[in-house]
Amino acid sequence: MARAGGAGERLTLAAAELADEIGFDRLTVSAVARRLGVKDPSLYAHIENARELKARVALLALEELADRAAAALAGRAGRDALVAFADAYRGYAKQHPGRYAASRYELDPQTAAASAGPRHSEMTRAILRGYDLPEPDQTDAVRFLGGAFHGFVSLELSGSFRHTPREADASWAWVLDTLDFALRKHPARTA
Amino acid sequence: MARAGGAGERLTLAAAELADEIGFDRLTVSAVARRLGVKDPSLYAHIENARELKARVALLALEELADRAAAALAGRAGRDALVAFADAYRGYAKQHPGRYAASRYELDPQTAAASAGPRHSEMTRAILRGYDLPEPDQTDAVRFLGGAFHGFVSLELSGSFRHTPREADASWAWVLDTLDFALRKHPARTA
DNA sequence: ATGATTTGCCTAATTATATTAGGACGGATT
DNA sequence: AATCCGTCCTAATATAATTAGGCAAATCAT
Repeated sequence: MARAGGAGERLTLAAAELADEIGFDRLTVSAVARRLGVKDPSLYAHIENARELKARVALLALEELADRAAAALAGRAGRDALVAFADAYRGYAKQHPGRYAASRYELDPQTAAASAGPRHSEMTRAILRGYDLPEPDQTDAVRFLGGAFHGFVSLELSGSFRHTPREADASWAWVLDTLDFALRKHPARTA
Repeated sequence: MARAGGAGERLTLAAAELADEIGFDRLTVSAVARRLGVKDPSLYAHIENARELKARVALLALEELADRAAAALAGRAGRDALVAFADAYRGYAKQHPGRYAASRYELDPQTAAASAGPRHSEMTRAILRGYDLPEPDQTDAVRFLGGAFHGFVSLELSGSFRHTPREADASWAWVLDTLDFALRKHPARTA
């Protein structure tokens, strides 16, 4: 449905920008129409419904995020790869909070499978190659890393860290250091 | 505003149950009114607006979660405490997905400060007593654990793990084991 | 060129939700 | 009995989602 370069793309872009400005949860068809200077119903020539609008932003975010992560990973391995990947992730979330939130929007299975979502776990697996983990530990580690990155970024974005003086950057470095250590030294369990 | 045992409580309960059933993001004043068998405007005698309705559910969730976590922590220390706490957290999320989502709802600073939110970080700090971490590592570790727990649960709930056969329970156990190891063996950096 | 098609919009209208204003009603209080 | 208070209601407005049906400029095919 989304033809590259077409009006559908402009629509998605406008929605993504809007999401970054007002928050993904407040993204509405009306608001996007307003921003584009057209009437609400006009958008239905390009999207099925509000859900698709959100899904489009989600897909865009997943791709952009995957692209950045891939670039960060290029030529790196081990700890370097881990840090670069994680930083790309966190950097994107801070720069595009609305899009980042969108990337967690629940897509229907088919759409999700065709999205850049799988690339994310593949890249995480690629990072783990530098840590020599046997299956199923590797799968557990993929989930661990994905959860740790997302959880930290999510808490930081929601302001959970503002109550304590400690710099989020410093904690982030500590976390990455700890993750690297854990993956490097933790004995495989293969349970 | 919320008087214990009053109608306000029933309202909050109804909203929480509804959130668990249809998802926190779909919680509306209308839906709650419908469930209570009253007209929409009637609810405004009890709440300020839709935002307060959500905030009420968030506060309830934070309290219930803190209570469970506290119970899980009672009499435990070290690894046992870590696992019990984490399981309480994950168990609540699976049992009450709507409430759990509500617990991440952004409250205004004052409300957040008066909520059970602080208890959560205090309890996490309590767990870390068993790991002998100096500040500011302890603060970093609190953020690490909070993020890791939330991130994993969040990904699991959103179905991110369904694509891979590996049991979520097994990965969870691996994660907790790894966290315990990292906190126990990781040299303090105090950076 | 030119009629057919496509594309992108629009107006009108419906439904659901959020919210305000103002009033009715029963029980509790003085 | 006069007054409050808590709870609910009807009426009304604004915003958002969405459908139906129509208009015009751009594009294509012949």
